Amino acid sequence: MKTIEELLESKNIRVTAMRLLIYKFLVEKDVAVTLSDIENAFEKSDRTTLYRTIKTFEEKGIVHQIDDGTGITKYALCEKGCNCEIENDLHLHFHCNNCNETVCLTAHKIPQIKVPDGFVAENVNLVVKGICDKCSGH
Amino acid sequence: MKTIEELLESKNIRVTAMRLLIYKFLVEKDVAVTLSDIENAFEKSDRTTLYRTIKTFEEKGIVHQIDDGTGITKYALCEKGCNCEIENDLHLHFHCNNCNETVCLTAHKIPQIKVPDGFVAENVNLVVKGICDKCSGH
DNA sequence: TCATTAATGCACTTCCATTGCATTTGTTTT
DNA sequence: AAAACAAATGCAATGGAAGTGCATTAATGA
Repeated sequence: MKTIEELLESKNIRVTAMRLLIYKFLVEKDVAVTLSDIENAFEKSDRTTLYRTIKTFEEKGIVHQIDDGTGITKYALCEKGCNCEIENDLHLHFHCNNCNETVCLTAHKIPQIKVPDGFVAENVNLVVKGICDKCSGH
Repeated sequence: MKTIEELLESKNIRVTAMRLLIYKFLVEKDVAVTLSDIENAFEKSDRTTLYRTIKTFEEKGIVHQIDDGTGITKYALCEKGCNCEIENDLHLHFHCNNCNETVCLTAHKIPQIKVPDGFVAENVNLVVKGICDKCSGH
């Protein structure tokens, strides 16, 4: 079990207090978060720092960006099965219309999508909307 | 073959000069367009009018909104097969990373997506990114 | 320790979506 | 046809989020 410090270092990310806090925050939340979510979690934080920290995490492949259709970019930690930095990010995301939270359904891979002749698919973004397990009550 | 006037009236949309122009513009473009695209097409237009016209079209079910991940909302005419006002909008969208255009692949229905127990799927948004037929050269 | 490089914080800009309100246009009623 | 009403339009302004420039601070390496 790696410490967070070791994890960051293994990805060539300098360890700073802010980065540790942000990483821990992402671990604790099991849902995708917006920049504002992080901002509100730390009163003393500066939006720019958060923004750039998340971008760094993204570039280094420990966070991926999610466009769930709400118009606000969300972010979530990449999990073991997530290879979004290497190939396409092939898991799907679920957005709850009730609690407004978005989760990664890492275990659910996106089926092969056929596109017409002449089209070359490089990447797929799939968001399912509906009611999540917590809100549906079972 | 209905005239545009008849079409609008059949959907309970008042016919105005601006609305006819916007509708014709959408027909001519075979790709999804942004508000700014429409704005630039008509020098004398006001952004608000376009915005509200598109919203009206959307409510009445002749236009649907597309979130292709570029961060800018796009719109396209609903076609015969498009039942987005009644049920889910089940066709997929293709965004070209080269020419930056987004098209509706109306003929390509989204396969059934399984979600974990407890989750209730109501709607699916699927955007494939890559190179479109025009840009791939065949 | 000093020099270098990266991270942070503040201020600011830009872009798009959206709303309020006054005006104009179109429709309906008498 | 005129008056009354409702909807469409245009202008101005707001709000939210993304992104950038620059000076300052902190961390690393020689």
